[in-house]
Amino acid sequence: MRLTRAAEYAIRCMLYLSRQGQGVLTSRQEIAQQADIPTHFLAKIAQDLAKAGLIEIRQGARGGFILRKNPAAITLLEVVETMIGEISLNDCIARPAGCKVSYHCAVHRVWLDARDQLRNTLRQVNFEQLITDASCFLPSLHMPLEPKRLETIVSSRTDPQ
Amino acid sequence: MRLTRAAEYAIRCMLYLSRQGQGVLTSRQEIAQQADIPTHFLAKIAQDLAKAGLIEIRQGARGGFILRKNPAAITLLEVVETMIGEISLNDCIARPAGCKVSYHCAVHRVWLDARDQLRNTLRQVNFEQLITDASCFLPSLHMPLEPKRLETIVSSRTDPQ
DNA sequence: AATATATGAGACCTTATTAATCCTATTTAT
DNA sequence: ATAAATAGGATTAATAAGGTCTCATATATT
Repeated sequence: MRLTRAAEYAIRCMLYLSRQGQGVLTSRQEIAQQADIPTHFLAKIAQDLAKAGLIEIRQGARGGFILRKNPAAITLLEVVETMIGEISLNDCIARPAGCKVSYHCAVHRVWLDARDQLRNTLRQVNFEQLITDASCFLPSLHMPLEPKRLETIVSSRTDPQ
Repeated sequence: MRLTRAAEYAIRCMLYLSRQGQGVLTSRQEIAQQADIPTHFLAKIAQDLAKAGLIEIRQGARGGFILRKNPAAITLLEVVETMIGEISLNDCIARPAGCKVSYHCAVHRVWLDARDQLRNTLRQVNFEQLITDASCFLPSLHMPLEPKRLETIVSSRTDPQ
């Protein structure tokens, strides 16, 4: 798996829309500017997000994007996989046909497990949690926030290291 | 992070050498053939493995590669990161300088945690465990599971190629 | 010492993917 | 009707991956 720039932008876009709130219309220009995303690139990304049902796109004058779901109902995994497809850590998992021995390979199993673990982690994070303390925008641009700790967000998981 | 082909080949190579056993010399040709790795590509990969102290390379006639550590002491993480560098799931983590807001970004924290989790998972797997039941070679190609002794290898090297 | 064999190291090429941009069409508020 | 905004596909640019080639170097064998 590789988090592409498109995926990073998508996350930023969804974060911004989540801040605005479900159902609020925001112009592409504003999002692009505030979240530091190339405008044209954002247009393409938005199409994927719209296909996935995450946002609605309004054309025409006073057009823009609208968050269609409650931020709490949108997981990080959902947004990521909308952009890059189902996560898999290696080709052997993504295209088992290309691997002659995947069926009875111990390494294969490890990658499968690791992938599941990663997907579960990302699935446990939703955008309501993220906007509570996320500031993936320039400090000068984003609105004031209480500096809450993320530990509350990920506390259900075992702390690594 | 992206598991490149070079990393997959490196794992196969290390698996093969682990089967042979620590200290056993095996020719590059044999490994390449048995583990289905382009010979020249394997040469390049081996250099990285050697730099990391995982194998020793013998040049000259009857040259080849030798496993320098006990398979039980070699983790999957070690081999993977030798090939692709320290694992990180997105650029924001790998090159924080490029991300203007990484310090106080909740998403950033999630990626950090996910990365640590993944690295820990891969760190818990060693090559002794893997060879116990791994068969990442073609069933028809790979040899019996008992590791060869050095004498056996040297004396049976009369066959051409 | 000479020769054959095997790998070292890095340059080089080819292809694939990513990232971004451009242009024309379409939609919608006023 | 007009202006404002996005749609959607084509195109380009940059980067990285995967693999190959060549010459240099090391070593066993005779």
